[in-house]
Amino acid sequence: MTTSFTEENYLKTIYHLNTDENGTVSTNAISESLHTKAASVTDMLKKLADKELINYAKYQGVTLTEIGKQKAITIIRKHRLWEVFLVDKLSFKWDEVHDLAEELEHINSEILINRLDEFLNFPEKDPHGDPIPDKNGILKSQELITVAKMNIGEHGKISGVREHSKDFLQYLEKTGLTLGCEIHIIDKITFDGAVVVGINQIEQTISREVAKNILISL
Amino acid sequence: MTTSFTEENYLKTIYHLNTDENGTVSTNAISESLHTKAASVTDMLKKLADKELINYAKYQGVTLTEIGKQKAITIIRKHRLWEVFLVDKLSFKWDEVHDLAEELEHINSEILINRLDEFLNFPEKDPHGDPIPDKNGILKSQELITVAKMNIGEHGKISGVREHSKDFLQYLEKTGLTLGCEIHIIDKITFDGAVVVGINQIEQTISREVAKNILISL
DNA sequence: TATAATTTTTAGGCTTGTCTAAAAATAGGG
DNA sequence: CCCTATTTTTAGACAAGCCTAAAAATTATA
Ligand SMILES: [Mn+2]
Ligand SMILES: [Mn+2]
Ligand SMILES: [Mn+2]
Ligand SMILES: [Mn+2]
Repeated sequence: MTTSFTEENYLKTIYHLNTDENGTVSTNAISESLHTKAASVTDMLKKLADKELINYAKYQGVTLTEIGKQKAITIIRKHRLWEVFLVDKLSFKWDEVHDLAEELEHINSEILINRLDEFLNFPEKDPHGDPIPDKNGILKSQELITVAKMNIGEHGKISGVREHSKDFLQYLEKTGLTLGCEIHIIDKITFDGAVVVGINQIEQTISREVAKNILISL
Repeated sequence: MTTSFTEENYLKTIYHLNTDENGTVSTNAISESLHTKAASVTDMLKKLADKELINYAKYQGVTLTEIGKQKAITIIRKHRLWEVFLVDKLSFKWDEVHDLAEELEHINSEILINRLDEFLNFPEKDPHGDPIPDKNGILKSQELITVAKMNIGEHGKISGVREHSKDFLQYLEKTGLTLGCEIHIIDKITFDGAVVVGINQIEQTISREVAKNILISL
């Protein structure tokens, strides 16, 4: 069965909301995420349930079926591979690729995406540190924690971000908090949750909001 | 003003029909080409006329306005560059790329397409020998004639095709009538229009239908 | 546990792009 | 120049996705 552009965006959104919050996904959460109204979401949920891509019971929230999950993972695979292409081959910056990948992810061809994967040398992570599912839909995710959760004195490597907005990525770029950098916690301000970090021999203070959106591997 | 996926396909079709047949384009020609019904075409023509992308007078056929023409050329540029990418970088065959390019051509980003152009080293032709418009929409087309129009004894180089179907391209591939080959006319059968050609020291007979769809530069 | 607030669904409508059937315009042959 | 065949347009419908307003269900609160 074919899925439309729009249906694919719903599946992907449900997948992300589900793994982030882990449980069933609410109508409102989807509508916020996709910038549509709750009533529109209900309409679509009925359609996706008919196609057996989600498990849906009125008022109870939704989860993806196995098929729906695989579809979502395929879209994510395409999204992330296109991002790698744009950055590695066309020299886009990591903050410039999201919207383009958002369109490219709907190009429908298994051969194309597998060839692209090969052309890019089977990358394991996208430009934001997110893992790329392989052609069988298998996704090996690494245990990462946020800077906000680290303790004074701990060391780690910046390995991902929880927020993909241009604003945020550009801020990280400007302050040198880029993927792969070694970071250590110098101090944590109890008053406002700000964190003083050491990076490239420089001391820097980042807000709690920022600290919550940088992911670290220890 | 933005144009939808569908509107773009109409513009491109009108452009091709117009330059092929040179004059105004009829409702039926468009409907055949796009596999839609004439009534649907009329609806769309009204919309495109409102947007000033075509000149349309009831029952009189249509032509593109300058803006419409530029839009069409941009889509063709994208189509052909993506085809080059698929063949040169992802090792697709020339008969496998058309449908994918048909989707990719609607990805909407000037920067992306200019970066792609650069990445591909500013190719002048696509895998089917068709010229690629430059970033200013300028298209240098070469004078080409069909094999059917050549005379006995004439020589030339295969430089393009007038038919892009998988079937036709695979036939050419199989019989060695590929882009760049030198060809000469050995005989022409008056009965059915078949042409006996010499190619790579081999003598071969091709039907009139095939001869009409191979383009030659003298 | 009753009431209030919030979330979700239903009802009814709109736009885009498609269709079929029927009407209108144009083009061709005698 | 008229009648017929063909082309094109109009009329009316439908599916997909979206919306607003109102109703129903759920959850929170006193
Ligand atoms: Mn998307
Ligand atoms: Mn990413
Ligand atoms: Mn297309
Ligand atoms: Mn081509």
